[in-house]
Order: sequence, then C-alpha cells, then structure tokens
Amino acid sequence: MARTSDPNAKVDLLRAAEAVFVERGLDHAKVEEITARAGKSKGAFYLHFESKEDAFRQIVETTLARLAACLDGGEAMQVAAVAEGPALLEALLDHDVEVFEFLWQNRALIRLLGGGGGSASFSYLVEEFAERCRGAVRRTIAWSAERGIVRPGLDVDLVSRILSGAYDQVARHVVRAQRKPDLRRLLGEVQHLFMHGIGGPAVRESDRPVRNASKTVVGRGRGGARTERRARPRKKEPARS
Amino acid sequence: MARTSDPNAKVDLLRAAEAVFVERGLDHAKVEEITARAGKSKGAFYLHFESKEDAFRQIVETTLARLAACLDGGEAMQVAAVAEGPALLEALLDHDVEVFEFLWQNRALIRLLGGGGGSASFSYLVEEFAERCRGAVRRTIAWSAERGIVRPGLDVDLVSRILSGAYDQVARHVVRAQRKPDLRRLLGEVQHLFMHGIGGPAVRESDRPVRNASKTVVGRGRGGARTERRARPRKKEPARS
DNA sequence: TGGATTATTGACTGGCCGGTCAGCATGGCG
DNA sequence: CGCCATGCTGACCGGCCAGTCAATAATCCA
Repeated sequence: MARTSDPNAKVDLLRAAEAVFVERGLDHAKVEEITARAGKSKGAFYLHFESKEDAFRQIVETTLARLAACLDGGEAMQVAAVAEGPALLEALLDHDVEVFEFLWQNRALIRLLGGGGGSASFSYLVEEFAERCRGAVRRTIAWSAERGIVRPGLDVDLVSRILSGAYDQVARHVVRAQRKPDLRRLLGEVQHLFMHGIGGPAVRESDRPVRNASKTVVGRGRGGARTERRARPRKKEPARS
Repeated sequence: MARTSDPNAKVDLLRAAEAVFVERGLDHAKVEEITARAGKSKGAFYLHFESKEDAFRQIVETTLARLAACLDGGEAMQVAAVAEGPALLEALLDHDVEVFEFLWQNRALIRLLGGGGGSASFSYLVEEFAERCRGAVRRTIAWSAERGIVRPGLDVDLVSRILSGAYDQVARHVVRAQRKPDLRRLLGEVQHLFMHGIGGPAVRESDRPVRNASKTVVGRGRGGARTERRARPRKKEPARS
C-alpha cells in the first residue's frame, strides 16, 4: 500500500449529490457539478458509484429506509401499544410528531421525492414507499377500531387512503415551509379533525348512520363497509403538493 | 398556393406527444418517437412547436385549463349556489363527481402530472394549479360554514389543506385504477367521512370542543382556530401516490 | 532519497438527441 | 405538360454529458 484513500470521499460526494439532485432533479443533475461541490474529480465519483442513477438510488433508499424505521419503530409506538383511550391518542400523536420531525430534518430530499424524484423512472420507489405507508395506516386504523378509538363499520381501505392523502399533503406543506411549523399543534389539529369531522349543525346526523358495514376487513381491493353517498363539500386536486 | 397543408397534423402530433410524454416523461421523450407515432416527420413537429418543451406546455396548459373550468364552473355549482342542507351536500357531491369524471377521462396525463410532469422543471405549473385547487376548497368551506354545513371555528386554512390532500390522494387512486371505480359512491364516502369524522365511542367528545376559535379567517399563514392537540391515530407519508 | 504502489485526476471519447434546412413531393394553373 | 408555390422530409450538425483510462500525485518503505 502506498497511498491511503480519503475516507470522507464517499460521504462528501453523497452530500453534494443530494444537494445537486434536490436542486436540479436526477435528469438535469450533472456529475461534474456534484464532484465540483464535493471538491473531488469526476473519476472519484465513479470510484464510488456505478453511475449517476446508482448514487441517486443509494441516497433515496437510505433515506426511505430511515423513514420507514421511524414510521414503524420509535418509542411512541411502544407506549401506544399499551395505552388506552385519550392516552392512546396522545401516544399516536407523539408518533406522528416523531415522523414529521424526521421529515423536517430531511425536507430538501423529501421535497424532491414528492416531486417525482426529478425523473420519470424511479417514481416506482416512491410509490412503493407510499403504499407501505398506507399499509401502516391501515393497520393502525384496524387496530384502533378494536379499541373503540374509531367507530366500527368504516371502510378501512378507503379511510386509510384518505388519511394517507391528508397527511401526505400536510407533509408536503411542512417540507416546503420557510420556518419550522409547530408540528405538535398542526398534527394535533389534523387528528382532531379526523376524529370529529367537520360537520356543522346543519348536518347533525342528517345522514343515516352507517348502514350495513359488511366486514371492515383489511383485505384491500374490494371496499369493506358501505355507508351511502352523501356527506360534504369540496373540490379536488390532481397534482402534487 | 400549390399544396394544401394537412389540417390534422397538429392534432395528430399533440395526441402522439401526449402518449409519449405519459410513457416516458418529458425528459426521456424523444421527438422522433412522437413523430413516428403521429406518422409525421421531425420537421413537421417543429413546424407546429417551438421545441419539445413547448409541446409539453401546450398539452399541460390545455388540460389544466379545462380542468380548472370544470372545477369552478359546471352546472352542479349552479345548483349548489341555491341549495340548502342535505340538498346542498348532494349538489356539492355532484360537482365532485363531475370533476372526477374529467380526471378519469384524462387519467393518463393526470397521472403524469401527479408524478412531477416527468421533469424537474414544470413542477411549478402543477404546484400553481394545486394551490388554485386549495383556494377553491377554502372558499367552499368558508361558504359552507356560513350555511351551517360545517361547524364554525374551524381553521379554514388547515382544513382546506387536509381536504385537498385527501381528495388528491383519492384522485391519484382513481387515475391509476384499472377499471373505472364507482365515483359517486367513493366520493360520497369521502364526504361522509369528513363530515362525521371517524371517532368511535372511546373518544366521544372526550375532547374539549373547540376552545377559542380566534377568527377562522381565510388569511392563510397563521392558523385560525386552535383546539388543542389530541385526537387520532395515523402514520404519515411523504411521497406521492 | 528512490522506487514501488495505490489513489486521484481531468482530458477525451462516444453516443444520443434536439433542432435545422437543402432538397424533394405535391398539386394548382396556364 | 411544364412550371411554380408551398409543405414536408429526414439526413445531418453540433452541443452536451456520462463514463473511461493513461498520466500524475501522494504515500509508504527500505
């Protein structure tokens, strides 16, 4: 051996790459810009990564893995596992806050991912992850239903989709904010909203309550419970954040 | 004059371009693939468009404009303007259905837009549009509050964000579905969910009701009403669909 | 210090593709 | 039929940039 390799090289490159990807998106990121920022040469980059895409994948996968760990690990979930009633809600809120804290820390990259990863390829990564999130939500709901936290007869599949979507939107908002929002307050309001609805006096149970409530099963695919149509105003939005 | 130009050329090219953009994303779409599918030459393409990006912009802008018209026009809104109580909810639901019908018709392109448009540039287009949607939602909510459809004291800004997000998610789901879902049923359930919440017996107003409810103003930015934190389970999700 | 060994560099290559334009095709007209 | 105006074509040009590798620098050891 004659010369010892720079142990920081890969880390530096990853950091620089993340910055450039965030700024330009995968397709428009130039390897030379990455290496310039890292103070390395182009050759050094290919010493550590197969290709530009490889670097991108490494960054995304690492972050998603950490986020996933945060999602279904975390001490708040330990507490939630044994809590009851309001304390349970509080524990679940703690968990939400943990997750969003992570999102805030990694907001630049999360923002990029929210925008399709800056390349048409790779969206599958994000989609898989989103699906995983929805799975976690669904489990939490099914489990909450058993404990009387949410009313029975809900279409778990649909509810989880809606909840994921709502939190997704909140996440996108947080991740773009200039100043860090009060996450606990924000998430608390979201939780409150979903628990109690937004209905006013004019709709006080004007709706027939849940009618049949077939199964509430978790099996995604076919919808479980079926209330009927009728409910609440709103527009829509097809695009991202 | 000696030769008459093909009057379908531009339409054919736009159709082909849309297909290719949907398949590959803007950055990876090749002009030659577009022209091949349209049965035209590369030159013909540049006879009608400044550049590849120009064609993309035309397609996106046209679609978003039509969607916008669908969003805040539509006969269902006429009805809603004079309806009361449950009939109003029904009218708003009709409107939702109209919008989602449009989304379904244009699902391929909408799917692309949801994924960031296949290019890091251009996401601003989609973002602007999303913001516009949120504005529409906010107006609907504020207006519904006046009629007692939703309870007073809600943080309109936050609620609109959450609703947009939830519907966004539903839209993404619809747009990817293999078979056309029963839109009316789906949207009806969403409406019902939001109006009545998902809370079960264990949380029956365990929450103190809205406490102060500062203003409920529309001025986004500072949150209006402030209940406290406490509420409901869930995970989170940072990415798209 | 000199030479061996390994890390690092950055000029260069090759392929790709957006955009151009000289020339060909088409069809009207005298 | 020959001529012209106009539209359409697709081979070509040039820029860009991912990825390579011969040359060079750094470090170790004797």
